[in-house]
Amino acid sequence: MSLAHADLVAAEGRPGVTADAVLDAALTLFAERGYHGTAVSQIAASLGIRTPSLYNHMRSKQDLLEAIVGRTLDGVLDDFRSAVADLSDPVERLRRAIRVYALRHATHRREALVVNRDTTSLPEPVRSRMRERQRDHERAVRAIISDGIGTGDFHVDSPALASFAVLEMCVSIARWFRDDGARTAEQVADEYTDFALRIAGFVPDRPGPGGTR
Amino acid sequence: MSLAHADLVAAEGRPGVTADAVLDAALTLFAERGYHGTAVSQIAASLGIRTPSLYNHMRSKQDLLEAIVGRTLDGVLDDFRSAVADLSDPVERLRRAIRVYALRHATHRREALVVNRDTTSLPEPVRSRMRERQRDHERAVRAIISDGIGTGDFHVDSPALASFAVLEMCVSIARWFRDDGARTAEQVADEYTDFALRIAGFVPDRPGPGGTR
DNA sequence: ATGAGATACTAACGAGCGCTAGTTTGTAGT
DNA sequence: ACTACAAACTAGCGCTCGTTAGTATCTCAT
Repeated sequence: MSLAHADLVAAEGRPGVTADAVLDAALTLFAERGYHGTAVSQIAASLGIRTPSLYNHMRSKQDLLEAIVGRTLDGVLDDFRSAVADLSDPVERLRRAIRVYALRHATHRREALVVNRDTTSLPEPVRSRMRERQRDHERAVRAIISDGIGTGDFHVDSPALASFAVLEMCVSIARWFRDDGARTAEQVADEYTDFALRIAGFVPDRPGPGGTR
Repeated sequence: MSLAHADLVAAEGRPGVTADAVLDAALTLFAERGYHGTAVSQIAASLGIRTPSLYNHMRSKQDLLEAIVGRTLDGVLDDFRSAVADLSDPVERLRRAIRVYALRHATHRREALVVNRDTTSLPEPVRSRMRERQRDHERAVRAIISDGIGTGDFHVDSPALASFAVLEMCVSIARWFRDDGARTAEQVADEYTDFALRIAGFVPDRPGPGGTR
C-alpha cells in the first residue's frame, strides 16, 4: 500500500510527489478511517515519504479536508447545472438531476464519504459555507419536485421530505458500491433514478421494471 | 452544557455519576463530533467530573463505542422482529418493518449517527460482528421485498438495490430530524414508509397522498 | 465507632499528534 | 562547472491523548 505511489514514480520520469498526489492519498485515507482517524504520518507513509516532506505540498491537514470538500461540492453543483440546462419538463429535469447525482456517488465514492462524514470537522466559518452549498443543491432539487407537483406529474405531501429522501438515498450508494460488483455505475444510477421518480410519485404510462402487473 | 448532569444530581439525592450517564454523555458527544473527534476529557467535562474519575464507570473509550453500537443493533433487530411477527402479507410486513426503522431513526438520532459514522472505528473482530448484524437486518428486509415480488405486490429489478435504497433513506432521517421541527417522528415515519412502498413498486388501489391523478 | 466500598481527586506516564527549523541531495538551466 | 531551486531528509517542539497509580472523602451497614 505504501508502494502505490512509489511504483507510479518509478514508471514515469521524475515527478516526485505532487500536491495532487497528496490530496488523493488524503482522500483515500480520510474515506477509509475518517479525518480525525487519519494521521498525517499515514498520508506520508502511503506516498512513501516522511511526514515533514508533506509540508512541501500542503499547508495543513485541515487545508486538505477543506480542498476535498470544496471541490467536491463544486463538482456536484456543476454537474447539476449542466444536467438540467435547457430542460423545462420537471420529470426530465428530476430524472437528469438525480442521474448525475447518483452516478457521481458511484464514481466518486471517496469524496462522497468524506463530505458526508467529515464536513462537521471543518472550522466554523468554512463549515457553514460548505453546508450552505449543499443546501443550495437540495433546494434546487426540491424546487423541481414542487414544479412537478404543480404540473401534476409528481404527487407528494412534502417536497422537502421527498428531496431529502431522494438525495440521501443516492448518497448511500457510496457506502456499498464496488467497481467489481454485479452492476456498473451507470446501471445503478439508472435504477436509483427510477426509485427517485417513484418517491416523487411519478407514474409512467407503462409499468416500470420488475414484470407485468 | 457541562451542567446538565450536575443539575440532575442536585435535584435528586446522592447518585453521583452512573455507568449509564457516562454512556449517554459519550453518545451525545460521539454523535456530535465523531468517535475520534471526541476526547474522554470532554465526556468527563460534560458530566462535571475529572477525566480519571470516568474510569470508575467504564473500562475504556473503545468499550463505550462497542456498547453503544451493540445495544443499538440489538434494538433494531428486536424492533424488526416484533414488528413483523404474526404478519404474512409482504406489503404489511414491509410497511411495519420500515415504519419502526424510520421511527427509530427519528427518535434515536444519536445512536443512528454513531452507528453509521463510527462502526468502522471498532477493532476488527468486533467490527465484523456488528456489520454482520446490520446485514442480517438488511437481508430480512430484502427477503420481504423478494416475497412481495413473488406475490405480484412489488415490482423492482433488484431486491438488493431496493432494500439498500429503502434502508439508507431511513437512516438519513437521523441527519436532519429535529424534535421541534414541523413534523413529529410518527408523521415522518409514515411518510417515509410510503416512500419505501413506492420504491418497492407497490401501487395502492387509490392514489397516494399529494392529490388526484 | 469502625470498616468496607464506592466515587471522587491529584499527579503523572508513555505515546502519538500536527507542525517547524534547519540541512542535505539531486536535478535543471546557464 | 556553478548556481538556483525544489523536494527530500533528521531532529525536535509543544501539546493532547487515553490510561494508571495512589490517595482522600463520603455513605452506609455492622
